[in-house]
Amino acid sequence: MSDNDQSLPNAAASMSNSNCGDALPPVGQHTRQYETVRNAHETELIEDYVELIGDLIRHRGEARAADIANRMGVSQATVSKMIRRLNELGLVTSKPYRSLFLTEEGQKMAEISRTRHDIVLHFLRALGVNDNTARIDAEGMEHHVSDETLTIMQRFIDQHAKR
Amino acid sequence: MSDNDQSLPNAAASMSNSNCGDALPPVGQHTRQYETVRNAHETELIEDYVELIGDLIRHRGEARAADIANRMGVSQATVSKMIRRLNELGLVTSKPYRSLFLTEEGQKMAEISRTRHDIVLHFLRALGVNDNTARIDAEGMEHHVSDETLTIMQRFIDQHAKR
DNA sequence: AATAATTGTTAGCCAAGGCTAAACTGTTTG
DNA sequence: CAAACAGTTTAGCCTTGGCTAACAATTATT
Ligand SMILES: [Mn+2]
Ligand SMILES: [Mn+2]
Ligand SMILES: [Mn+2]
Ligand SMILES: [Mn+2]
Repeated sequence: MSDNDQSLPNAAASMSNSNCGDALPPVGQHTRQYETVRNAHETELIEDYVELIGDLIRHRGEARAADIANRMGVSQATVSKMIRRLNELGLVTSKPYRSLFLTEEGQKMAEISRTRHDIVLHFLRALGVNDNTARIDAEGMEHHVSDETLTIMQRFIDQHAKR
Repeated sequence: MSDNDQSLPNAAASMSNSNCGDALPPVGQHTRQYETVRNAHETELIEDYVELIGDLIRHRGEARAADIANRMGVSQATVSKMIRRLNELGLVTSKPYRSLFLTEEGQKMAEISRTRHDIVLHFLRALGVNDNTARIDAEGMEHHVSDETLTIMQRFIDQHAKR
């Protein structure tokens, strides 16, 4: 079933420069790449919400829907709907018209996310990326960085902190 | 309108360690972070499709829907629908039941995406990340890396290539 | 050439994550 | 204390990106 690997006659050409690229990875590996990204996308937004809620509580004493909407650049209706979802997922508790609290599990996720986010951000800065750009890039990259890479980033930060 | 910055009475606590984190960025900047990520997510999948189609043509001589579905780990129906969209966007041309071709614009996008993907991949490897992990991380990270960061990554690669 | 297998398309379903408009609640203030 | 205002929720709409099942076209086998 379509492990179709016989290169066609017109597969040649393209010897112009050394630009043959990296050759396609084996199908199974390739599929796992895309799958991993799809999985990350399912949890991304949730992580950002939970992380933001944690940050608001930490820095401002409470997390209100309006502040979340404001920070995320999204309508309050969108936030309200999302909060219901976070509730169903057991990540936050909320009474109607009151501010939010993270559950145990929510706090755990918030901390993990924040730690990861910080490592990516500090890594980019250590690399020499401008702070504003680093913040923007980190916001997206954080969800696609494996533990292995994270460890290496941390090491890099440490090595560039001394002097 | 909710530039609400008066810290509440209970905002104190949390002097346990030096763990106060990085202080929230100004609202405008924070909003731009999330917006940038949302925008990236709109084009991500399209870029991956176009890039893959380009790679298939380059390495195998043609891009068939079945191969795309196979590589992406997704149903043929999903691919078929996506191809219609790519068509409407003017990125590919296709006759029913035949293999795909990239338009001028599609080729341009494919090349940009591939270049970016390669830089991120090579950067991760240069950093010391295991090849398999690097491939997985790169597949997601590539869509969230600014030109500025990309340039710095390229410099890093070059510096670590010589010896 | 007829049949079988593979490949591609279509229809219809679903969840996520946006939006606006309208209703409702809570708080501030005249 | 009654309005007015600010914050929250709900209802209903839309697009994206998955899926399965049924059907259609092409290609391969006998
Ligand atoms: Mn984050
Ligand atoms: Mn993020
Ligand atoms: Mn890619
Ligand atoms: Mn990708």
